[in-house]
Amino acid sequence: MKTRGGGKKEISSEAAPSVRADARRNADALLRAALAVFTESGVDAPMRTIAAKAGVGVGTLYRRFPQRSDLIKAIIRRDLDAQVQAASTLAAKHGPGDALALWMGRLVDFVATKRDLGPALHSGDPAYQALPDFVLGQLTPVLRRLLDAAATSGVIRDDVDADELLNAGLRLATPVNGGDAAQARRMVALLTDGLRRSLSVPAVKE
Amino acid sequence: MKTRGGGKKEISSEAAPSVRADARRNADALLRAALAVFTESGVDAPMRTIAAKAGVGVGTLYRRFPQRSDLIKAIIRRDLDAQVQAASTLAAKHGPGDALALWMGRLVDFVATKRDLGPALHSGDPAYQALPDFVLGQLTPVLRRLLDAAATSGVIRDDVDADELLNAGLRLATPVNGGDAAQARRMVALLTDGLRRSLSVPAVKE
DNA sequence: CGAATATCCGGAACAACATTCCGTTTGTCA
DNA sequence: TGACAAACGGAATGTTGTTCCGGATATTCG
Repeated sequence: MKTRGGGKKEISSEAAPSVRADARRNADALLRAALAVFTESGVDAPMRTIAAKAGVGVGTLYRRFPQRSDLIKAIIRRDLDAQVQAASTLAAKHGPGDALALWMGRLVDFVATKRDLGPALHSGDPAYQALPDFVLGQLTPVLRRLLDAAATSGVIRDDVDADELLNAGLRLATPVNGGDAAQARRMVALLTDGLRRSLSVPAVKE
Repeated sequence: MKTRGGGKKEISSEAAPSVRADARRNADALLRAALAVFTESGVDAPMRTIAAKAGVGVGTLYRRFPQRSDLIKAIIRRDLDAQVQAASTLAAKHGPGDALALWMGRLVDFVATKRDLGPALHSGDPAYQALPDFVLGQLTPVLRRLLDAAATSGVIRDDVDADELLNAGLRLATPVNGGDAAQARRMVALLTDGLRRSLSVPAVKE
């Protein structure tokens, strides 16, 4: 990272065309505060608290991040990018089947690590509406490629949709109350196992 | 159902030792109103709205159902019981493997049918804290029996925990925004497929 | 360097809810 | 019917989301 000033490291990496210095400074402070507050008190923490911790008025907070989800989006951007990148890396180092399985397993690290990210993704709460669109929009194409490759090579069944699998994976990757990531990992692995070309789905009618 | 009075059908089936008549009447009205409001506006609907629809003051609502989750618990009790009963029925009519698969599939009908039940179960919101405990408490033992039977008979792997599987199933059973129950069904089936005694988990390290 | 001005800031103000509390009303029982 | 416990209702209080605008301040330009 090559930033001009020497002080604390910034969170928002992007350069700015013509933003006032204080504005940028405040945006960074807000992101830092939000991360801290979210981690300690969950993503539903009061906006006032975040603004206060950043030493800023709520007006400033709302101007920069009109929706709570904008704050979350900014915070997870890095990790989301990493998850996207991982697809290429894994595809290069492993066979199609393993690459897919490993990428799915990695979802746990992406979701389970950030407190409340999982619940927020699936809450249906309008305040977080933009989150699923954002995350799924980034990850679906990537997963689709892995999935197609694996299906084409014949190691997994070919009747599974990328959207659906991603949704399922993200749900399972969300740790239970108590934060047991290991359990989440096992469940995602179980799901992935179901992908491997099997005999057939038990077609029994109730 | 054998209730004394003839009027509208009651929701709370239980008999009462010595509750004032108006109290019971109000409790029923509240449950009916809550069901209607939840269905139309989601489980986050204002308490005032429910009280109003029941023709009752908020005080009465809070006295009878101190927590929002108490209202939900009362509403889903019937369906939860049905899900519990289904275990015995299925176990009697099908082999261990199919009984398990079918019961898991039935979770979708239990969860996906009641608007917002799924999200509420996994939200982590303290207001719903009691819900997971209640639902899991009822269903876990039942699933454990099905799971043990299937594992013993050798049709599925034996290293899966009932708690974990139930959690996973409930998550997948929750329909995506748009209420596609069919998709939920497919994902649960996929998970169930992963249970069938397979070659082995892909033990590749990243 | 010293205005001029486009930006940005702060926090009071308003609105929507959850939840509590207590004076009043109403069943129930003798 | 009268007395009393049980239940009711809704005003009152506290919390949080969100908006709005007078005031502060970087930046730019002469």
